[in-house]
Amino acid sequence: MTSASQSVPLWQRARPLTEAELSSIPWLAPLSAAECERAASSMRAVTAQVGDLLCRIGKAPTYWFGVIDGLLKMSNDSAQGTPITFTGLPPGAWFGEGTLLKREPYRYNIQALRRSTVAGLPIESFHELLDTSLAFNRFVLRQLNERLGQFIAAVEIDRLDDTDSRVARGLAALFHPVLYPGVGQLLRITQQELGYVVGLSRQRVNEALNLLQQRGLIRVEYGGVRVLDLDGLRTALFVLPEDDRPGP
DNA sequence: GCATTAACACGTA
DNA sequence: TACGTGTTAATGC
Repeated sequence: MTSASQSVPLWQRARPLTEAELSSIPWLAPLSAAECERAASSMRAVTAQVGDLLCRIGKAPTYWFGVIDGLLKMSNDSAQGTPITFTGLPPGAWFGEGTLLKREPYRYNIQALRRSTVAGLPIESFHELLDTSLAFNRFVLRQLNERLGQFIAAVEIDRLDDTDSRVARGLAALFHPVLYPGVGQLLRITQQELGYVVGLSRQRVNEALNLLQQRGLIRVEYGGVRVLDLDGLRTALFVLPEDDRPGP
């Protein structure tokens, strides 16, 4: 992984969001006009280059983050022990509310796997919405619930001893329509990046993707993956065919 | 055995 | 040109 080369801290160069960016944010629409206006004007956006850290372990909470475009990873590297990537964060992902709610330091590093546009809602605005907007509370609650389900699934993936199944489910997780509404049928991700997310080499990911394509679950495209059967991808299990078992 | 790294050819943006 | 993909060979646990 390349390292960030940052003369000025990323968020000091933040800019207001464009209209197009604002309209892509899923939790703005249910707010009242006044709430929406206030939130929109307090938000900031940055462009993160490959390797840039959006936030790091131990730093005081500043923003609730949202991926407008690109791909990030949440990990614990630079902490003690072997680096672990917990999840990839594709377009539409909003995260960090746990840290903001508790007003405790960030517990993960968030790093750009590719050039990305990331929005930030300041912690004061986040709490103001939480204190005043029922619609916002509904969004955050649903978000927390869906993510709990996803991390339970992550434990299951980890227990699977079949690599192809792990790739299938790790990929399916990135197509989660509630957590990552910015991802359509086509997820823009390279096989190298997917390798970082699922913890495998690019070559092994390539092999797994081609198997998944053969099974009609996905289509491998240049610089991305198109999902054809999301439910099949979620439940995929690959085992040895019967006639591969040793005879008596 | 299975996955990893390294290396290479080839195609695409 | 720089990047992404598909493949093979050598190496390690």
